[in-house]
Amino acid sequence: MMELTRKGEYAVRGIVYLATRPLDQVCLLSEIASAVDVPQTFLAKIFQQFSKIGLVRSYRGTGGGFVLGRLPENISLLEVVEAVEGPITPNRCVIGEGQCDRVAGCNVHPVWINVQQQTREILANVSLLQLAGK
Amino acid sequence: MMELTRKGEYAVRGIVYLATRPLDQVCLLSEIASAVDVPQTFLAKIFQQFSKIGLVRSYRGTGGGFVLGRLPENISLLEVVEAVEGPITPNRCVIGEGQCDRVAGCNVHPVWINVQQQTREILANVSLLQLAGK
DNA sequence: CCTAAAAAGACATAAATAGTCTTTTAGTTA
DNA sequence: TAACTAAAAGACTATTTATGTCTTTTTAGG
Repeated sequence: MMELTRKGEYAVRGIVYLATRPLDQVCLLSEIASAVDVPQTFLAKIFQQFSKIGLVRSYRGTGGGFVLGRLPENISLLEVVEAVEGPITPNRCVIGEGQCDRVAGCNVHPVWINVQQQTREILANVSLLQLAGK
Repeated sequence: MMELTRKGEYAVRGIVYLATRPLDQVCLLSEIASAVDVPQTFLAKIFQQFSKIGLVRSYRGTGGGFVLGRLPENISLLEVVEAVEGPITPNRCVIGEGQCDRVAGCNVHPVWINVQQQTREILANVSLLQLAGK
């Protein structure tokens, strides 16, 4: 339970690596993939997701590659994780009413809300800058 | 991510229901299953796991069924969840060294440890008594 | 010995995970 | 402009996990 998938793990590794590189320098996917030991084709999918929401910026063709979309101090671990894993929802019924038919008298519900909030807060307070150790 | 499986959901619902019942009274699995709307055969597996670690006590044959293994105030949500979902490990490498070859210079690691501890603490501080609303 | 009820284990199906492969699009350079 | 480079996009596959079901066995009571 509560386990990050490989996809999430790869995502973090990949973008943290990118954050360790010079920010003005376009970085090849192949370089990232081999540096963090992730299948390149798989990492490609992950970076496409990053790109769509602006976490990274991509350039095609010769001299192409990836750079961070924002300064590493302005990208949180929460954003990275949720970008590929979806929202952090410890229990289905946290998503919203209607999913959980027992919301009314459900004493478990607020506990999961609590877990969700604590977790999000922890992840939101960690930036790529910190993770990159710079 | 961080989502409880159906098994975990059913487990909580089932044992919370049991906690709402008179403690000295043996409760049929069929009653629990229909009360919390879970397939009986599936719930059977879950309660077998509970039984093995003493969360519930089972009686076979006529007049058989289940009772809580301890007082509801002494059973935490954490125990219930971990009984069926396994230990709460947000990231594989939290499990132990050797799993994560990047432990040495890994700045992500302590963050997951933090998430794990916070989550466990929250769940550990909720008892079946509270959840049963008694 | 017949019935009740949980235990145990084999089996089945569906969904999610973890990829791969191929083709297309965009940009660079000779 | 042709050739090359690199990401984007989408189809496809394999493996694992989740979510059960079914059958047989064990234990207990009447």
